[in-house]
Amino acid sequence: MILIDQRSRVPIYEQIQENFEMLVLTGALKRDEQLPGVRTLAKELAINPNTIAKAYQLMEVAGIIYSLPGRGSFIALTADELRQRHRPQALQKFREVTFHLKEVGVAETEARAEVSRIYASPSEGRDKNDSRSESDEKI
Amino acid sequence: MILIDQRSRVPIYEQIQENFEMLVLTGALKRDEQLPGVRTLAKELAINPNTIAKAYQLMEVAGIIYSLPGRGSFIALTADELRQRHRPQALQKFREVTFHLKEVGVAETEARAEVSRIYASPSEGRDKNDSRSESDEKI
Amino acid sequence: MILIDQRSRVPIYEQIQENFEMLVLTGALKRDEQLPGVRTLAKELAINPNTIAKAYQLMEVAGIIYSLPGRGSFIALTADELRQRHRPQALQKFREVTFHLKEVGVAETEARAEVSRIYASPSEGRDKNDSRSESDEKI
Amino acid sequence: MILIDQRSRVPIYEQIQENFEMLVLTGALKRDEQLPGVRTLAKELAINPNTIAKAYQLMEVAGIIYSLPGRGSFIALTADELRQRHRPQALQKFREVTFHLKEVGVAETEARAEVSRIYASPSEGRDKNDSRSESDEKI
DNA sequence: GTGGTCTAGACCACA
DNA sequence: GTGGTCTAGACCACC
Repeated sequence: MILIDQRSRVPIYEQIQENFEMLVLTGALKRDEQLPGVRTLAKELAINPNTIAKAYQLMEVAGIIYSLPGRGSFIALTADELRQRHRPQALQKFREVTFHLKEVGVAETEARAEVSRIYASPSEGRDKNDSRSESDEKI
Repeated sequence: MILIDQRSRVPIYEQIQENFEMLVLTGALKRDEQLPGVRTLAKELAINPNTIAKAYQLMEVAGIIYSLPGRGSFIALTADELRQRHRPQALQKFREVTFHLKEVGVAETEARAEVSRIYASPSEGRDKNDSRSESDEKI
Repeated sequence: MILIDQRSRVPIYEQIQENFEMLVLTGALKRDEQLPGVRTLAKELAINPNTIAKAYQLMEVAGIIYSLPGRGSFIALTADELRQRHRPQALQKFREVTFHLKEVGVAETEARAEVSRIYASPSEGRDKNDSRSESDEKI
Repeated sequence: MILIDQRSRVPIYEQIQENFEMLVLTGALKRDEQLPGVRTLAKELAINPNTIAKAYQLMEVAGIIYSLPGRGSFIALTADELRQRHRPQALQKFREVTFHLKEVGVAETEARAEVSRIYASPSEGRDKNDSRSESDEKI
């Protein structure tokens, strides 16, 4: 269910958060559903329990989950709420990247074509966390 | 000329590289033009010369500048060449971010509107290095 | 294990890289095996940790190792992959040097005799499972 | 007559020496022939006279030229003498590179074929001083 | 514990 | 003057 790229440069605890967020966004996890325990998940992913704990803690302060001591951790919000929350940052990032696209000489028509193509395609596929792409690009 | 955000998460030497890339893209620096010396720039930015040197070496292996010990450092390519080089990565990044936008529930019309807005605005060197924005990912 | 010539003109961090490449070529280090920590090796070689770190970073951008902050550094490729990668440059260098040999008046028979002599001598620590050596696949 | 690659990593004064050695080896300059004056050559190559002077000084201590104060600098040896002098180092280098070739998995037959090919081709062409070949090879 | 970054100050070769 | 290398010591994020 949860995929961690050990070789990725993004911290494992962030990858875990992203994974759970994705599970919520895709409807695989709903509000008040329980997450696996820290030790369980740590064993399953062969990852240091401290790292899992840090991820859970991070998600809790981010308001994505809530923890009931002695009971476990649970999803704190619905897919829609999560979407609402991500929108401003997603838009901001989109603006930056679009600006860079322009800067780099990509025509507006080409940019719009890309947008159309992506919105037309079926929502599927996890990608990102591109560990060690030879060309260490930025933005 | 060059702006560094000491508090940013992105290393100073990468910020320096981004700054010089921007100067090339905007035409402020042309091929074979000389960069300020390591010590000069270090003093100007109030940054340790070692860090500047690291940035220069980084840019050299990236093929953006070439350094002649005893002579100085010089731009290695034209704005167009730099654009060509950045395009694939910029497009890839754009696709990822657009995908995320869709995922987060932003309508295609809204996305296209953003694109139009950005392409309509006058091209001027805006800087980034968004210190602590939630989306930390770079490569 | 690792030998550094402090008085050599070639930088220490390159010597370290050469040493590790040799260890991979001879089969002493295999893919995904862990390298000594920066501080450990620094103490062992009586060299500043910064220099070791620089060597490791160099090897990482060269694709020879990968580093996971907080976990350690690991060999990124097999002996065969490293051989494949070195072949073109080794051949190019060989051509240059042979050309110079001719230029300097060494007879072809003498050159061929040297080749025979070197290929006849024991190669020292070749590993087994190196399968087909002439393959032209992958990097 | 003399070609300097300003972008090369090998010092200019060494390039100058190599150039003059080549001129001797090819017979373009004979023993006791005069070299251009420091200032003349400096102007011709658009290079700092100090650098030319350093090159001449280097060649003098190497016994390749001799200087008569107030008269100029002159070739000190014949092509054959120069060849004799270069042979040991050329052979040594050849051995190293051949060893590396073997190490990297190139078959002996292939090495011999390269030797034959180079000895068969007409002696021509200056190469080397491979300024900024992306792959900064060693050995 | 690990690697990544930065500072401070030094020495070298090259032009 | 330039860039290249190294040392010493520090702080950080990550596991």
